[in-house]
Amino acid sequence: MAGRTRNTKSKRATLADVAKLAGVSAITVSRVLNHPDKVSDDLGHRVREAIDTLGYIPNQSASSLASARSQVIGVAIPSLSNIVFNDVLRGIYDVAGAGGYKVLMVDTHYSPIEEENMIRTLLSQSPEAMIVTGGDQTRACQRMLSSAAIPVVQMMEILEQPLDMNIGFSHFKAGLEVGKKLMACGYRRIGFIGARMDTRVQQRMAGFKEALQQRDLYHAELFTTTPSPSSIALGGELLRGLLSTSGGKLDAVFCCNDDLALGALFESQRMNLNVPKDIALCGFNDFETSAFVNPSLSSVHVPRYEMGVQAAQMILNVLKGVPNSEAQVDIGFELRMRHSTRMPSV
Amino acid sequence: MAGRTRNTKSKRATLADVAKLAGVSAITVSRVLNHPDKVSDDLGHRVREAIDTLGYIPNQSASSLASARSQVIGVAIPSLSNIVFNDVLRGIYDVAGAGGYKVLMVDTHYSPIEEENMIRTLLSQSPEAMIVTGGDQTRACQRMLSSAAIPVVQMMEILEQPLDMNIGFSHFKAGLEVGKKLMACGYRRIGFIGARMDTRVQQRMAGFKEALQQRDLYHAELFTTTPSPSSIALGGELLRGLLSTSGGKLDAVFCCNDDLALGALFESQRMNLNVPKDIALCGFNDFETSAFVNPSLSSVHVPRYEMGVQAAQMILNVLKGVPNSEAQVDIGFELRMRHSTRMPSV
DNA sequence: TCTGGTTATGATAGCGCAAACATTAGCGCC
DNA sequence: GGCGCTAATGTTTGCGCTATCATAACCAGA
Repeated sequence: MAGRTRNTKSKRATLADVAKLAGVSAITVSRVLNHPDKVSDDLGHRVREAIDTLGYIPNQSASSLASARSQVIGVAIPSLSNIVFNDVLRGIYDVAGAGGYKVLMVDTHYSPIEEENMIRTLLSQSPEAMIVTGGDQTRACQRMLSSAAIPVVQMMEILEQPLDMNIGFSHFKAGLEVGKKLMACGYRRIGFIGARMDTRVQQRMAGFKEALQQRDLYHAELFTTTPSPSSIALGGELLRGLLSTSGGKLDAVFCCNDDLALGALFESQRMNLNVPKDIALCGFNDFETSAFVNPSLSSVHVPRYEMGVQAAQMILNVLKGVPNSEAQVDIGFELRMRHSTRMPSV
Repeated sequence: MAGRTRNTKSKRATLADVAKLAGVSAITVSRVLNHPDKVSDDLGHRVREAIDTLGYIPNQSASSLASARSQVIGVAIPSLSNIVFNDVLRGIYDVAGAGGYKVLMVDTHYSPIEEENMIRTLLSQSPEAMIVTGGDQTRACQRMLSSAAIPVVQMMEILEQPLDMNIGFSHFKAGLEVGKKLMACGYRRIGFIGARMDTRVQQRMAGFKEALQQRDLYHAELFTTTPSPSSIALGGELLRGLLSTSGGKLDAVFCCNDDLALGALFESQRMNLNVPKDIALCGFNDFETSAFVNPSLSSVHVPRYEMGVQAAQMILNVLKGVPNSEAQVDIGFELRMRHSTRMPSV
């Protein structure tokens, strides 16, 4: 079969076929599928039998066209490699699926240009709602989303001017809190390593820098960033780089995510540096690994699955006509200090 | 906007609207979009301007209905939480996207019943091809897939009787090799911990057991399994359980995946057991973490991204009319022995 | 018996697009 | 100068379904 060049169209059964076999009109078959309560048990039975016999599967394109409802929710995320979005997606799929919606997901590869194209593609499927990541869409993209006149949720971060609905948390505040906490732990030569440097990472860094500056502990030479995508390997490299340029005078490092942090942790171990005595590490996102690795990794916990669930829930509410109490939801975050940092000296 | 109950349909622009504005017929607009080479530059320009002015986005439902081509590839995976499928998906998305296809993905939650329902849903979107996981679809599901008369790839494992095309590797052989290797390293009291126990994990275990039996080293009491989903936490628990029931007489453990293996590794460390001296560990899937953790984790490397890429490529080939040389591809695996096991005593 | 309502079913039209089949203009060529 | 060709554009039709309106059957109440 693999050598076959094109599928031989054996003419999928249609509503009309089912109707003929059951001896009813097409619309009755449609009703059996979409409004079963409006059909008598007798006919309903006959129709369902005919459906089984023919192996009838409705043509959703025709249905969408005729009813102007696609049962599709479009989702745009910046990356499929980043586990963070996996959890969010899972929440969206669980809720959307349970609500009878399909999810059409696209990966924008962190590029607003690509995002614009992919969202155009998504919109051509006439989704009934859209969930997109962050707020740095191109102007054209925002215009498309607005004129689509469907509910839109921007997720992952709190935005000043959401297009419509918004769920997330403040990455700036999170960075700020990490900074304050590390200083409270008594660290003074505090560094930062960041990768990818998308808007959310930039905000984390900005908040962190702000905290250090407030107590005059910001040292530009201790901040390293790269546009490369994050990985465990990269975390090790960046830490090594930072250690060498800072002349070893470094007592704590905030890593912009747990990939980098774990990489830094493993690299520290290979360099025989004791974490947290020689160097303290704090990550972001709180992967499952972070809680179990030795020493366990301090990190910022974010309710990702829950965020996906709520984003989808907000959408479903609007689609069902139930108003949401809030158009913007701050889902918060939680600093989880573990053994890769010492206890605050309070 | 969030309080709004339903979207006010501001009537999306249609082909006809664009045509009227550009002063051409509808089919010309259609051609500008789908066969630009068949339209004069002059008209092409005018039409594209009209499209921009109106912010026209084609209605894919109408297009699918009229052309009998949906540009959709359906994908069914058993779990979104399992990182393994993330990589495969990424490969599929990258290739399908580049080929101009959308991917409609569903999560079957490891349930053939749910899989059947979700595949029915997928088929109602008239996908031009399907990629599904493994071979344990229900009979009804297999019938649906066959009568859809579209290319189908079953992935993740090598099947005896594929529905159509197939890409994967032999989990049995992989388990067998792990068993042989551990014995070659000199281990004699060898255990197994497994979770979820889907068909692929069962095959890994069967192969592993086979290897041990061949040299009379299989001890049923050293094999622990649970239907619970894998996690790092669970890996620790299962190891603990195995150690207590085996009375500590255990020198190596094959974990059915790297989640469990990392959990077992971290738990060993917390119990002050030296890996690999007190206990050797081997995982499966080879996550990035496994190569960097200390001690680094022996594991079975599987080209997941590549598998997704090739699955999608096989599909695209058929859709383009290019025959695939093989309907079944064994993409193989590779044992990567690291420091969580000692070197073979050769 | 008739009225007015409800319930169950059917007939018709049209959603937006592209396939298939015209039509027209323009060209080279003998 | 007419033939046959190609390239560029248009007309018609129908994909499979559901919204809408019509119809038919039935029943309660006066």
